Amino acid sequence: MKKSVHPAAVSLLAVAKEAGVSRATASLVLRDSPLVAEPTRERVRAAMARLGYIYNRGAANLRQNRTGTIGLVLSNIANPFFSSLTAGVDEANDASGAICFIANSAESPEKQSRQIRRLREHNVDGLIICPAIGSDHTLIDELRLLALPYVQVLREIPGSEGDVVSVDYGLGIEQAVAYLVAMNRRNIVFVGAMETHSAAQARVEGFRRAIRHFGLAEMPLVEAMGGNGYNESALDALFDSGPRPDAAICYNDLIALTLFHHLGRRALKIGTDFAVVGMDDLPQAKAPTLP
Amino acid sequence: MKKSVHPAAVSLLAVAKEAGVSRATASLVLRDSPLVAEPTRERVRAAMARLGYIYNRGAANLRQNRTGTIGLVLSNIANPFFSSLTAGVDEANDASGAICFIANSAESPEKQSRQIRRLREHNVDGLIICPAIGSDHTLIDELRLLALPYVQVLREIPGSEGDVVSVDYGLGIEQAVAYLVAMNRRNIVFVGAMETHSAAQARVEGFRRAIRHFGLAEMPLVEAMGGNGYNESALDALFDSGPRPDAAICYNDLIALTLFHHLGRRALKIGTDFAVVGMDDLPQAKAPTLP
DNA sequence: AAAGCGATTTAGATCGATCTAAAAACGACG
DNA sequence: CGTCGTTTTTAGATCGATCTAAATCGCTTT
Repeated sequence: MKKSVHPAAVSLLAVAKEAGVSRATASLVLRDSPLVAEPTRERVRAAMARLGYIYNRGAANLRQNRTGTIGLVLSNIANPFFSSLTAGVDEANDASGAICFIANSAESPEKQSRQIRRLREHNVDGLIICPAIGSDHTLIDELRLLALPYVQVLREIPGSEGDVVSVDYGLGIEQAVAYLVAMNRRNIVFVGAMETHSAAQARVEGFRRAIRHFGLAEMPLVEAMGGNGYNESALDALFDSGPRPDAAICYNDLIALTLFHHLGRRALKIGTDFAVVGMDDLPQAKAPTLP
Repeated sequence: MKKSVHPAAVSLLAVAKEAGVSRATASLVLRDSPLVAEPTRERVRAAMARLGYIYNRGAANLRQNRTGTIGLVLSNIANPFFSSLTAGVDEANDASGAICFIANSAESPEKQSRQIRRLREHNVDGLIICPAIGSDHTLIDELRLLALPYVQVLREIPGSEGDVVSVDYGLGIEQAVAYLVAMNRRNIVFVGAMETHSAAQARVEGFRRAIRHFGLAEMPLVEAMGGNGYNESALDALFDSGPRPDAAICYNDLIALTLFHHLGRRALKIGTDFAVVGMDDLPQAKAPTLP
């Protein structure tokens, strides 16, 4: 008589016995191989149902040397922009049968490296990564050393050669400037500038290009501060001296939302006194607009 | 001469050979067992470094029958509220060495069930789940059948007995009403009502309790519509007939943001003409408030 | 009846770790 | 020097699937 805490998980061997076939045949049925005869297939299927068999992917993975798992390494899970990204990845996975590990680097290259190693130990088939601010080529070296296939999203380590899925931020900003110019705005200020990663650089560069192209007033950039904020006193200074800004292009929608706050205090009516353009198209950003 | 696509991954056996010990000893070193003599431990460590050994958790998991992985099943990844939740879980995991699979049920019980089975096949140690709208006791039955330990978050299947981590939504709403009453608001309307899941019911019940308790005007609830919206014409009807509402409590912050839109159209000044209370404390919700 | 051939089925090795139970090494001691 | 008690090391089984190479079955063909 054997003691058993758990009801001794049903393995493929148990199924095979129950169906009166070998482990190998049962395995073939699992994988819908055309090699098995129809009656046999049904017998095995019935046995699986009877015993409540649960496929053990872990065991299969060990043998097959792939896992059907992907690591999703994000620089800041809390940013709602990434929520949509994650939802999209999940949808694709649901169709293909893969599944994601999620990991937050929280903009720390050290944590990022720790997470990557952990994912590697779990034998993920590959990585989708938005590199943390401050990541450099050592990230790429590490990925190569670990033999991890990867795709970068949104940001890009310079000279990394691998695949990148991103947004043409520069072009987007240029189009925004063009639109504002068409609305007769001339004194456009950029709010929330950074140079910390490729996606931020691309925006600033696009802005500078557009300003020059349209021959607009060159106003100082208002730098980003902390998570979703910007240097308010710098913006105040712009309002109180020199040519008054009449429009803003914001680094992203969160910055834009914060800017509303500021404009409210100055009693500027958004859309008429002052135009605001954000970036990301968050659903929430629609709320404060006027009809 | 053997052909090898990959450099034939270094296994523990290779490390053991390199260090001149047995597989068992090398394994003990991996797990920092006190059984190994210091010089041996160092020899093995050196061998690991020299060969670039990578721990294969998959193999270990098979033997140990646990994986150090958790399934995080969310009802709607796109809701920014869950971003914070995910970030918190990730932080705890980073400390404990665990890691999360992420899965989105997208408020579909069928997709939810599919995801749960997938997670089970990957041998997750347990589940953190926010049940999709429409989930009932069959969800609990399925989890039990699969022998999956679970914690429910934010929502709760009635009669589920398991652990739940949630928010006292009813109390929160009651406190909001009390606050509004203290600000001399009397005609408070609830915007975005639903009865589809426990967290929604709790809010509505809390609201009703508070209204009765303070003897306030009983105004019809404004129902939720679709993702983050509410029935606008119902709200319009309230404004145009009977006692005029002077405050709103919103189902959540996203509804509140949407409500600003509406109030702007009616040229109501928020905070003076009309008070708005949201729920969730999203950072973005701070943006449109006035100082 | 033996041979041949395609269709099925299977025994046994294998993936890379952990676990158990036992062996080996080492000192101390009588 | 043999015995005993630690301390350290190890051989071999094991987890549950997949893969390879070979065996077996059913029929037809000669």
